[in-house]
Formats: sequence, structure tokens, C-alpha cells
Amino acid sequence: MSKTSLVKKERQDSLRDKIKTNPFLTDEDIAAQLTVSVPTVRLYRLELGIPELRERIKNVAEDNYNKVRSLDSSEIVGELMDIQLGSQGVSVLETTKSMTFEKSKIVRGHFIYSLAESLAIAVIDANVALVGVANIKYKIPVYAGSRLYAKAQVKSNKGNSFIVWVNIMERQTEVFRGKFILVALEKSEQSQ
Amino acid sequence: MSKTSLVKKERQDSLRDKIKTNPFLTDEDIAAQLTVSVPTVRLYRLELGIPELRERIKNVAEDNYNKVRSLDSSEIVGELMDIQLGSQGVSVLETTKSMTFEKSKIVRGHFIYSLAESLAIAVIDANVALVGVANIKYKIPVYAGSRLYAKAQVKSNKGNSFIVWVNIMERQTEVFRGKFILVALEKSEQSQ
DNA sequence: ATAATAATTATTACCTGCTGCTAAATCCTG
DNA sequence: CAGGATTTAGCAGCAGGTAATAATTATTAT
Repeated sequence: MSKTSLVKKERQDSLRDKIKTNPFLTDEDIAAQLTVSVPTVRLYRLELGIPELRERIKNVAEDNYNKVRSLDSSEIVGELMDIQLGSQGVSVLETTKSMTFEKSKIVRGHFIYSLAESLAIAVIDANVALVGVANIKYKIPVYAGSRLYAKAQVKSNKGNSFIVWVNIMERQTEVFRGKFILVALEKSEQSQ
Repeated sequence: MSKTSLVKKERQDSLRDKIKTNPFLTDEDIAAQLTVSVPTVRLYRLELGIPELRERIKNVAEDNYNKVRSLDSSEIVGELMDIQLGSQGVSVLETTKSMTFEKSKIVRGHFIYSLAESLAIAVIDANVALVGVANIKYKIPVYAGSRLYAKAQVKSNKGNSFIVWVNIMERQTEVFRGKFILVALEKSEQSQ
């Protein structure tokens, strides 16, 4: 209400912003940026319910730990349930809110694609395989919380070229189907 | 060389594993799991060059901070450079090591697909759009560190259905091309 | 069996980035 | 100038360590 309150509010907003854009700042860093003392920063955080640096870092780490596993660096997206190299395979993905479009709550296509693509690659009996061509169809939208079953079948194999069909089901409904033409760069140990 | 050395090595391997699968363990937790003392765990970490819990958490957080922005919850994969709704758009993605297959160091297709798909969706003049069909071709492999330019063009628009072509270039070379058939669930504010 | 060596454990001082608390100083407004 | 709001200072204590030293406990070769 008073002039001071406005200044305070502005500073608190600024603090919130700074931490949002960079959660790796110590109270000391923030104090310097806002030109207030460290105790004031702590007071502000307390008032705003913003946790300390280490908590924030931990939150970022935890938030992303599973996500990243599910999409970034793991060798396969989803969980491999069953596989017969060179023939067929099954994998499963539990969809979550973080995979959806905010507006529509529908799971982004690339998560479904990734499930299919990585299964197609896994099912090939080769050390290194790349997708050359993919023809895919999303048949019905998928919402967060669905459990997606992907089934891949190797349809043909001529030399280094493989054709793999992948169908993704949610319960009894097919939500996706795709044909992948893959190229093996290296055959499996078996044949080396 | 000695029997003890083997025990030690096994324990150190086990420690490495445990931390790899769960970097959120304190030395105390680890000590309990290995049934050794806390100082031993510290000694092992020192010998193996594994940093302390807080460092590890920070690394996970930092590693993923940008990635997640680039692939999970952001509305678009890559950075949108230019867009004319309903007509065309350009986005850019810097590829990193974490996007590659470990063995071949080639960028996983789904990152490229995601760049293309999200640009195709962004370029449509609709609030909510979904991919129905995609026909895509990966022309040459992409390695970590490449800067990928994606260009999307809306080729046709009949009712709620759109056809968008996306080409992805690395320098002067086309690495990917795809045709997306999209369906708009809701038209943009403009037409509402 | 025993000295030598490796491996493990204990102990202590110190560090960062805090929390929680109390108290003092400063600012602003009426 | 009183009086509340706001800011700052100062201190004890905490988690999860580092770094260093010393003591204890295997293990092994001889």
C-alpha cells in the first residue's frame, strides 16, 4: 500500500524472475543483483516460499532425471518387454502430463514416434542401424496416463536394408502405425 | 593382484554402478549398501574420481536444464528463428553428444523428427494441431555438434487439413525431408 | 609365526550455503 | 517525532561433504 511496499513487491518479483530464469544462483549472487543484503534475500525467499539453492538444484535434477531417461540418452524409449532380434519386439511407454501439449493435453507425436523408432532400431539384428525412411500414421490422439504398447515386426531384410512395421496400441485401439526402412551400418557380433 | 584387491575392485565397481543408477545417494546410504564405513566410501570416490552428492545433483540438473527445455515440455523443439503463420517458418537446433547413439555418435532420428514435427505444428495457423500422417526421409547421418536448420512450408490447406513440407539442412546439405499431414482441432483466434 | 603391505576405519578441523532465531538499525508516513 | 514496516546484522546449528592424519584390521609372502 505504501511506497515502500511497492518497492518491496518489485524486488520480490524481480527475485522470483531471477530464480526462475536461473535457479543456480546463491543468495549472495541474488543479493548483489538486487543490491540488498543477504538476510533480505532470505527473508524474501521465506515470504515467497522459494526453497534454498540446493533444494532448487535438486528439484531441477529430479524433475528431469526420469524424463531424460525416457527420451534423451537411454538406448530405447519406453521399456523393452520382449524381443527376438531380427524378428519382432514389444515395448511399453507410460505417458505422462509432461509429454503433452499444454492446451490440448494430447501427447506430442514425437514421443510416440520415438517409442516406435527406437523399437524398430532395437529389433534389427545389427549393432548400428539408422532410419532411412519412415511412413507413419497417427490414428487417434493419445492422452496423458495412457499405457502404450508398441509391437514391431521385421517384414523384410535385403542386405543391409530392413523394413520394420510398428503398431502402437492403447488397450484395444491402434493409435499409431508406421513403416520404417532401416539401414544397418554394422551387422551384429553374430555375423562378424 | 591379491585377493583383497579383487574384493576392493568389486566394491568399487558396485559403488560406481549404484551411483550411476541413482546419483542421489549420500555416502552414508552407499556405505550401508556396501556394508563398509563412510570413510571407505569417500576413499573409493576419491580413487574413482566420483564427486560428492551435491556436485552430482548439480551435474544432473545442469546437464538436463537445457535438454529438457529443448525436448520435453517446451512448445517447440529447437529455436524458432522466423515464422509466418500459415505459410512458412524456420527453426534451428544445435545437436549435442547427448542426442547421439553411443556406439556410432550419430544423432538419433527422433531428435531430428521432433525438430521437424514441432516446426510443422507451429507453422500452422491453428491453436491446436495434430499430426495425422508423416512421410519422412533421413538423407544423411548427422553428427553431434552440427547446427540444423529446419524450414517448413505449408503446401496446402483444405478445411482442417494441412500439408506441410519440412527440410532440414546442415550447412549446404539436406539431411532430412518430410511431408506432414496435419489436422487442426481448433482454428487460431483470428478466425474464432 | 611374523614382518611387511594393503585396506579399512576413526577422528578431527574446516567448508558452503543454508535455516531459525533474536535484535538492532533504518526508512517512511502520518 | 512516534510507530510500524522494512532491512540488516549476528550467531548457533545443520547436511554433506573435503582433506589430512593416525590407528586398526586384514592379508600375504616369507
